[in-house]
Amino acid sequence: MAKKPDLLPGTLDMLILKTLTRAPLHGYGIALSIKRLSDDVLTVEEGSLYPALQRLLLQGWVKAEWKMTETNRRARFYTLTAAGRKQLGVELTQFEQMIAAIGRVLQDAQEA
Amino acid sequence: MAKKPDLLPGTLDMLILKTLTRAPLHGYGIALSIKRLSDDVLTVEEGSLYPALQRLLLQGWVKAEWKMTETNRRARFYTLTAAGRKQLGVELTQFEQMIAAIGRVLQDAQEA
DNA sequence: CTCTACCCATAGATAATCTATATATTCGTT
DNA sequence: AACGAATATATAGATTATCTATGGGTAGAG
Repeated sequence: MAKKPDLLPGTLDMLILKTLTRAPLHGYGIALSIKRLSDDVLTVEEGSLYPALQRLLLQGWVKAEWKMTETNRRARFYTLTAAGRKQLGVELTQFEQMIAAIGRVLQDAQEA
Repeated sequence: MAKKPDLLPGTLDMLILKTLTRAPLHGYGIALSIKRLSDDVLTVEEGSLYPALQRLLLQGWVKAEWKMTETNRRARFYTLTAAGRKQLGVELTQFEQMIAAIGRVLQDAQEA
């Protein structure tokens, strides 16, 4: 009984960076956004989310700032940096390349 | 400097199972097949391949048999079992669902 | 005044992959 | 005969990403 994972390992950083191209957002909001846009297929657990955001901060791909939300709560808003935007491009390219490659393997294996 | 991975984590079992739908094959041959069909984008390292095959054996998704190759070398040939074929279906479905979900996130984040 | 939704964060476990190493055989070339 | 390249299997150990579980705290609704 294979338990299905909440996401495809290796794609979380890309999803976060991409989400931040819309607008600066706090962690909780990022998780909600990904969940909703994916129709509940992708769930970003808190234990994956916050370490990921730390990684992105350390790499300089996002920067953070404490602010108040519309609902009057304190939250840490993350903004994409120039380096982050560049990194997103790299990750998108690699991802698409991999998906295409996997597609070729899955297709060709059917024929023959 | 993000080093690009050799594969998308979580997809190796699926790729192996799918490769075996063509014909029984030995480990080395499976790795070569995936590498070639993917135009060298996907590389299955030995340290990933053999543990993966052990997993698949333990789960009963493949069975193994020692034989001689066309080039007169002893090798362990793996064959897909009925359970393995079923499992492949599950993994393909989940994978496609995830890819579609990721696609929705990547698309919607552009708009707005 | 209690419950739910909102919000952050970390420690520890689990799992998958990679790096490095070891062994062995066949075949072609020197 | 010696050597190297390609073929073939396998494991130990490190690394990394994710999940589970836990802890803290605030705002607003009922």
